[in-house]
Amino acid sequence: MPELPEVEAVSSVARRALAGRTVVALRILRKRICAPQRPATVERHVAGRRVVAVERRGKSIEIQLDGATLWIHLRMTGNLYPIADARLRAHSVTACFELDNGRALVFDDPRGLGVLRLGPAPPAGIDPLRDEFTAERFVALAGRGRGAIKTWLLDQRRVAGLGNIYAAEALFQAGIDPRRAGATLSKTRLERLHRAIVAVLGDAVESASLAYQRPGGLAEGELFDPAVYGREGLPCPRCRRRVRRFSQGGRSTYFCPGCQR
DNA sequence: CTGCCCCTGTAA
DNA sequence: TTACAGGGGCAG
Repeated sequence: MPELPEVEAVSSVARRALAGRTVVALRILRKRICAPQRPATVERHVAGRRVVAVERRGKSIEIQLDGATLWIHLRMTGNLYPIADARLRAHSVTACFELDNGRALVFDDPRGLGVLRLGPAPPAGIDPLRDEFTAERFVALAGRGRGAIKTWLLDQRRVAGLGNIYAAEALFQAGIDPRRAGATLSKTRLERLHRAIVAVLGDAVESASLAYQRPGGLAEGELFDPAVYGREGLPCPRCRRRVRRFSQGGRSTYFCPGCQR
């Protein structure tokens, strides 16, 4: 489910639930999520500690405690939300933070691909929601890319936060063929892509934060109407040509062959 | 670069 | 039954 906008919203939810709280106990209900660290070790380091801060770093969420730090990655299907009673957690909950106010924050993850580990969140690239994401820096970085721009955008080490949906939407909005290498794109077109990334993510952050404030969180596919993502064979909203799909780096890329060159 | 893996759910 | 899923790490 989550790309940067959703992680930002989930991070806010976790921050509100954890602010000023002490974690009485952490229960890791699926061992793999902290591998290669041992569940008992992680639980012991967290238990009894006061929450100092919750921050998003790229697509990771870092929870700083008084004397320990842990980070969470939601991967495909992870979610964090508070519940009134730890005993009433859903079957798909992989970890549960029991709090000193009697409530709990759960890490719910049906596919179980998500991660929870001790230590600071791994280093991520420039955050496209922050001021540091300037057109100049983006042009300098992307202009060096030799591989396909879509794959390049998904690599979190340079620009951190774009995933499969918003990368496709930003490239559509900028009118750029996802197979092009960054190094072959003009400064003007890379600046256009920079603007598209900021616009696409900015819009999504707003709707994601609204959606996650409601009980039940986000409903599937309600965020926005993609122009190309998931629309193989359907007409492009701009030129009416059929949206095409192909595989890039093991995932689906959607694009309009008319608008994206 | 591609392909496979992690795991479960859902839809065709 | 197969294909696919908004992520990412790894091997070849």
